[in-house]
Amino acid sequence: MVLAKNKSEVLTLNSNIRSLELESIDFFVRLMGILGMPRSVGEIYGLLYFSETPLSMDKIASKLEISIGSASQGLKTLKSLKAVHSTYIAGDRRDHYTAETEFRKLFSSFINDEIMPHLDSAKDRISRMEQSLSTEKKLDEFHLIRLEKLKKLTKTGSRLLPALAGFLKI
Amino acid sequence: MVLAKNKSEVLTLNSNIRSLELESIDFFVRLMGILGMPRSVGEIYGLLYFSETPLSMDKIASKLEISIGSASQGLKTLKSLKAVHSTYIAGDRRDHYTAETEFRKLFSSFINDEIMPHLDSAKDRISRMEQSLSTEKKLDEFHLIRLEKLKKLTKTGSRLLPALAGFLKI
DNA sequence: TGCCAATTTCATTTTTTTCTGAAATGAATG
DNA sequence: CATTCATTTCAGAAAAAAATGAAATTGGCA
Repeated sequence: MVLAKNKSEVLTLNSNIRSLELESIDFFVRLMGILGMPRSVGEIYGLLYFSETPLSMDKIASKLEISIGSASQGLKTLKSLKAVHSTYIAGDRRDHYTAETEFRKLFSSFINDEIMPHLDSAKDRISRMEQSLSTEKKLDEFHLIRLEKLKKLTKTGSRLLPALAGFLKI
Repeated sequence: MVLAKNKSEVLTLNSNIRSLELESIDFFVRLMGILGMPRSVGEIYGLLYFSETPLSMDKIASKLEISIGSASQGLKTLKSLKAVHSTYIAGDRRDHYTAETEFRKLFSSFINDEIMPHLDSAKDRISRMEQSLSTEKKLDEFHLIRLEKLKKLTKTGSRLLPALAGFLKI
């Protein structure tokens, strides 16, 4: 059986999502939502988080009733964040996925992949502001102070965030 | 003059957004974007950040070429985050706005308004998971450990984030 | 109090994001 | 090396989020 073909099979598959899984999915959909991740990403992670056995992509898709396209995209995102790992299962061609449960790791790669690039480009933008400030002859205290604050903000961010990830014990 | 009525006036207004303002707007649109705020919110804050004089809502809307509806909504959001203050200007009925530039304050109210409510509801969700776990008789080590990790995650979050806001010197 | 400018609200439109489904690609097996 | 199953990709559909614009509301002032 690859995909459910009739109603009773669908029901069987759906009934595999029990209240614990539902709460877990809800939990991670919201958490990922805060971090700007699409619903499907939270759903997949939430499902895997309480799964004792690794799950194949098509099982994930059918349990969550999402398309395999979504499942593929969602897993791609989760892989890039190192939030899931694929496991080898003997005698099965398919990849099987488990959730990475060390949140410190997830947090760390989220910061590196999603936040740091923004902070880097913010620094370029600040350089251009300094440029504008000198060419537009607005070198008054007001503008200089505001610009200094921005520099301090980005510097604090790019120092604190990676440090935080190392410091966490979760 | 309330709103620009003809082409030359529009051009005059637009030319008030100079390269420094443009970079500032760009900067804050992206920063706010990371925090899940709509474009207009970042635009308004970015404009006010480098404005020496407080600006009225209609001036903000015309400079940014956004509707007054957007400006009103954006300012409402920024007010709720204490990211802008309204200033009284003698002989002018309109409210005039300035940017709060102590990022520690903004960060603090962002955590309190946008993150903490999620962490609170996460705790309820974890309670329900414990409920499910006992009624579904899945009280095995695997599920108990995962649940403990979630508890630790939310506890760490709800302790660390507010502490962080107090600790920051920006 | 009544007027009018300023602001808010909200139904509708526009834009952006996410999901779907099918075709293309890849990869293991006989 | 051909077949078949698994996965990725991507154009279009659907859903969600944000912006608009006009009507409703507010609040200061004569």
